[in-house]
Amino acid sequence: MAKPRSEIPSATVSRLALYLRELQQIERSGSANVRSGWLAERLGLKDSQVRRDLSCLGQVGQRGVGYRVQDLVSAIQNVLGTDRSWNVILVGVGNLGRALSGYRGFDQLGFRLVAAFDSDPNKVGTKVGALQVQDLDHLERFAQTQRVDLAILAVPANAASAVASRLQSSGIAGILNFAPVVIPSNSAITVQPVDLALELQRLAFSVVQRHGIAHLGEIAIRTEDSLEEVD
Amino acid sequence: MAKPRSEIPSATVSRLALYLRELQQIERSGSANVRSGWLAERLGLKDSQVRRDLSCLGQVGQRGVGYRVQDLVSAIQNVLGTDRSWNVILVGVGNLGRALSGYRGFDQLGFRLVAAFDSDPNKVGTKVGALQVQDLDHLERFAQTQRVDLAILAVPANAASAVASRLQSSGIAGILNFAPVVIPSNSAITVQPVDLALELQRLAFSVVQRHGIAHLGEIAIRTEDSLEEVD
DNA sequence: TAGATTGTTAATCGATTAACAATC
DNA sequence: TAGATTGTTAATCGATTAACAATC
Repeated sequence: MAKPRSEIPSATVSRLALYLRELQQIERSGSANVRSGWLAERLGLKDSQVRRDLSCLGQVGQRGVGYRVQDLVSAIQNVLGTDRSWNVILVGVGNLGRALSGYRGFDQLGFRLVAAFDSDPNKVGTKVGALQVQDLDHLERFAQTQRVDLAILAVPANAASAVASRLQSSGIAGILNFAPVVIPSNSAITVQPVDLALELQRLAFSVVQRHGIAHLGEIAIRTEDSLEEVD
Repeated sequence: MAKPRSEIPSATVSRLALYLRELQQIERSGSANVRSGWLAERLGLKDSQVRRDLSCLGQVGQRGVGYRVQDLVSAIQNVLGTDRSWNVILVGVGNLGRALSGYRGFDQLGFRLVAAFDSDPNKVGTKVGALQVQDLDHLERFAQTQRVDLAILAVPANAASAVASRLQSSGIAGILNFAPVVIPSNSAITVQPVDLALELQRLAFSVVQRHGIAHLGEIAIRTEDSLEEVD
């Protein structure tokens, strides 16, 4: 029953969130049980990996039978912290910020957007979803009067560091950082970086790696020192 | 001179993109050289890791001196495939799609948005940046007449799989998938998933792990089976 | 040459996998 | 009991790190 939460490997944590997503879908489809092999197939993993990951939740399956979907869902939610609700603020109401605020799925995971801030006077006062954008200057005051757990940082790169340190001193526990800038994590504040350009680069790399470059039409061709050595 | 491109570990690939970002900043600031220790400090890594990563580019540094910034930039761009240009289409022009289309930084990495598609008649014909949104039905025709390398998939979850298989048969090499659904990668098509809800969950988890739950104000308290076992 | 920093080795650490005993 | 599937072990694989020889 003692959940060894602090021992869960980070690779497992990421997959637990994927399992959760899949399990909730299964739940809606009416099945009460799953087998590790079935989850594995759906997610492109090995069944032994699924079992190993799920064993981090404790003894949650039944040998010879499988796992009860509901049990898994609540166990994973408990471990990930999504059985609680999190108050989240949005800082930076540009294209990306606006998109994130409307992102379905945050809400059902327990993340509640409680305020949105921007420093642009043209944006202050406008609506983002049900919220009115506040001036960034009001950030600290807001954080004093309301509990704020997390911040989504979606400001331009050049503003990110300054805003991040303000967030830090206002007592927020974590930042989801979309700015292409390294915000240092420390014991007071946890930072989870998301770099969209980097994801596109990763994709481009794996395409080059698999298909070679020649595949890509009239793109600058340098087959002589790139394609041939691939074995 | 032979670049062992296919041997680069995936963890290194991700960091190479980070180095590139940092190096381009350094380049703008006028420095011609960097040391591994300096890059390491900026990115929160160990210097030995930086050197090991960069050694995947070949012999690119000078002992006793450091690395020439320009050399690194072009070597990394070459390896990542961003010294070429990539034709990218956007499928799904919702909030997220619109935000991504305006994302500064894609362009300077060589990713050119050449078309945008949506199945919603209300969106078809509207502008997204300089592009006019096309009907999703025109996808295949477009792919036949123009070279398309990559697709950004930003449609709702329930539409994602169907659109993905159309993309696949239209000969596109890679998909950056923002839909919370698993799209299988195979040798014909590479898929890079980006799950924004998952990133927020990861953040929540590491906050719980570091601070414990009690830190979070009046949130449902279950210290008895969660906080105490943390050593 | 003396000082500095890379490139690389060997050791450590962590994550994945196959296999199978435990048990429903 | 027979069949099935978990939970867990041990082996493998990959990534990180410290240390240092090579060399600018």
